[in-house]
Amino acid sequence: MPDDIPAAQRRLRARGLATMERLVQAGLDVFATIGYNDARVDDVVARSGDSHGTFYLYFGNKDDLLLTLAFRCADEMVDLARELPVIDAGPAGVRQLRTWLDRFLTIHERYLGVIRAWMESHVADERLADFGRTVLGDFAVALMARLAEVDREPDIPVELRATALLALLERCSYIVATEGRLACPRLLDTLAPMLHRGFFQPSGRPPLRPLVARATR
Amino acid sequence: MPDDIPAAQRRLRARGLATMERLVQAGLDVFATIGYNDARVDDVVARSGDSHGTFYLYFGNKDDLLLTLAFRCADEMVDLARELPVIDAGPAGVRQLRTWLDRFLTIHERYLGVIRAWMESHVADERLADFGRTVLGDFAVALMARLAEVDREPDIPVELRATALLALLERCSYIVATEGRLACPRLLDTLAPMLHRGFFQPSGRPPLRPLVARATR
Amino acid sequence: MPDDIPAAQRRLRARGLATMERLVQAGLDVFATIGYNDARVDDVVARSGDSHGTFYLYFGNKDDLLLTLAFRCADEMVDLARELPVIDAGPAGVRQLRTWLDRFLTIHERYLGVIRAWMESHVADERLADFGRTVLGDFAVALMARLAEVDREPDIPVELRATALLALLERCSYIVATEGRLACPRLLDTLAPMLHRGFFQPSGRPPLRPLVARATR
Amino acid sequence: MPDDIPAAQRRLRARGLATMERLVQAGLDVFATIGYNDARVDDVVARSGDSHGTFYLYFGNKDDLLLTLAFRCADEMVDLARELPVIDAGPAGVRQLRTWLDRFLTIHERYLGVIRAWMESHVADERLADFGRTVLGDFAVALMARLAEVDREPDIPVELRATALLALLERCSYIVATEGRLACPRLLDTLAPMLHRGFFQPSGRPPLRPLVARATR
DNA sequence: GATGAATGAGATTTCATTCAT
DNA sequence: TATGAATGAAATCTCATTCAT
Repeated sequence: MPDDIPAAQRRLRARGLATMERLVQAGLDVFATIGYNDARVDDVVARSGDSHGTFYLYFGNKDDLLLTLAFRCADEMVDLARELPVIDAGPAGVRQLRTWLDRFLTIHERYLGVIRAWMESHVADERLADFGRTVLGDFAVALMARLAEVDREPDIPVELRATALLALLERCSYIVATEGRLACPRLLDTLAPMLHRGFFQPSGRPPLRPLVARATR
Repeated sequence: MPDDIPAAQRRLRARGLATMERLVQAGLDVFATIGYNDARVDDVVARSGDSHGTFYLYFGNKDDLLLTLAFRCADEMVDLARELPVIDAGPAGVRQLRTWLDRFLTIHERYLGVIRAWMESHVADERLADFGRTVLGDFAVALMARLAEVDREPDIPVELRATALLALLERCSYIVATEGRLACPRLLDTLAPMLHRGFFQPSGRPPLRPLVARATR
Repeated sequence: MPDDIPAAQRRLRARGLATMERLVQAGLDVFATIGYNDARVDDVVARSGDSHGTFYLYFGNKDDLLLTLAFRCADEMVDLARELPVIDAGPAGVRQLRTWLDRFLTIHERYLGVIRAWMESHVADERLADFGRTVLGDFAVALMARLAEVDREPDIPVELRATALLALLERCSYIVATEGRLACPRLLDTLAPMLHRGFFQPSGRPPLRPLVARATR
Repeated sequence: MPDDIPAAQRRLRARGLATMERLVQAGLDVFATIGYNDARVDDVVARSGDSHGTFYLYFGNKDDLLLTLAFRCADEMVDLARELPVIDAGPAGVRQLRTWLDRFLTIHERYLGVIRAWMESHVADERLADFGRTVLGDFAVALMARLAEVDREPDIPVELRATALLALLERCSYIVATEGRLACPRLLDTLAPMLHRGFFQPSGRPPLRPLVARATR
């Protein structure tokens, strides 16, 4: 019976779609609130207002829901990465950066539980692990593309600069998650100019060999 | 004397201390290997070679063990932070930094499971959450003390520079955890000079606004 | 709808109600047979023919089952107390009393395990303790109402007479429990007249053989 | 090795006797406080200040301690029963009765946990059950001996009167246990005269105070 | 005699998953 | 489609009892 396929492979009518969407949103909320590991299928269906059995009509198991959420997250993150514009070196660039960062933090917050779950290296599902790497990789590539356009600190490999930037972004979202949504605008006001200076402005000084420079003194 | 106080409140003799130590080490290993969430008390005692009941003689439950490990970790981390030397601006500084980073990564790796658990923990235990904040805070303070000694990029607040540095350190330890211990020396070779340049060398160019100020002189 | 509310708070359908009833009866049987303390949840489900997990679908734990049973017992006891009729001073009264005593002993026997548990319970559950007091109190009040209608031994306060009667009733049910159900009719035959004489006949008249006395008239 | 005999069969020196006595008292306290079933060997040794292992030097197990306590209780109860004096029909009898009741309640309270444990019919140890019956029987016999001396209500068999008296005594000790020691003197003041009238005064004469009232008529 | 430590059988409890309607 | 009910494997935790010093 084709109805036995639990996931969204089945053709869903309007009602089914709505139910699935409810479950997806509930999963997002619950995972973000109490974490993937502590979340019970019960918590999810309690949140969505559906019955226990219904869950298994749409998802094979808890992992399957996580995977579904992860795919959605990935889509949004990859889109976001691609949409990172060429950052202007002037004040306009700061604004561009701020807007983009805001979107990043928003998405990150929404998918918090999912992202955490896939960062936890001991994910049962190998597909998920692969997949986390892919997303991060794509993201890093997109960042690098932008950073490569700037000749700042050319002696520091662009991968490392991208890694540093990514680390900072993650830490910021961690801060937002910890300190609450309200901290966000304030954070962005500080962060956008700083990142702009640190990563997207060409440095005005001779690139390398400062030691040599001193030696010539 | 009551045997039923689970934690180390009891006065322990040599044998008891040894057993507790065995359990602690086993906990460290198991948490690092399969993660706190997936770890069972059974895994810990299997590793330590003790019986199931013995575990509960020393720890009230898995959380209690985590807390004990976390305190130890905190002690080492705080010590480490305090021992971060004044970093020389020249090549000696790179070596200093490399040595210190190596220790950082070593400790981080040992306590990997613990740190993860407390980063991810959705405040299952409030003591743990408080405590993670404290350790991170102390660490950041120690980093700031060193960074403040350098006038590099003085227009970027020292807290943010410290945060960035911390974010990078964490990401590095994440990389080490993912790629395996072997990646470590190579990573340090790349990382130490980079961090030295990026954080502990005075920049050779006039800082941002002061530039204008000097120009008007 | 949340499945994880253990008690009967959930709306139960016919099937669920039947299961719960099965567990309740099993609990009654098991507690009466082997006692609350020695009873295991396993014994209860074994008796009811349900699976272990099912128990926890309806009751949070053994205490919770006890409480449920206690409430039922209380209902029946309070009803019974209210239905204690005005006891006739003549032979009809002996029959009335006998009938009522029979019911009392029947209920008492059915809820034997529960009553014992709540009499002995060292206030493991405060609700249960409160509640035992309430039931006993209600019962005593009802007894007093009947005893007050008789002027026998008016210098002995009615509360004390009620207490004495209650004490006797309890001891009788203890005897029934110990000696087995078969002892019951014999006991009632002895008890009913005695209690009638001791508690429900006005004093001040020649103690014995009123029938003979009348016959000589 | 004769040391393996756990109970007090061994010859104990002064130190051993003191330890055993400490354990016995601790057992009495703990059983009375939290009940035999809930009491752990740990609770007992914690109370006595001895170590866990020491307990098993003196008692084979928890049941063995209970049995020891039960024997002591029995001794005191049997003595007490024997010492119930011939109760005077006049006011002196009320005082006699009060004194004796006081002792009864005191002993009952001290051995509360023990008595409860042996009343709970589901005692693992059959010796204990037998034994409870014996004590109660002896007690009832002693009561009957006294009651038989009085011709009050001779149509009510003396066994039943003894049973009723016993039931009342037990209930009183239950009340003392529930309401606390302070209720005791007040209870005795009410109880002694009442029991005296109800059980130890020959009937056939007008009740206590009304006698005067009628005489003045 | 005394004690701290160790053990493991057994009880409790949870929860993902399946079933029947 | 939806749902309430049932299941049982697996985990947690307790504690009487034994052991070794």
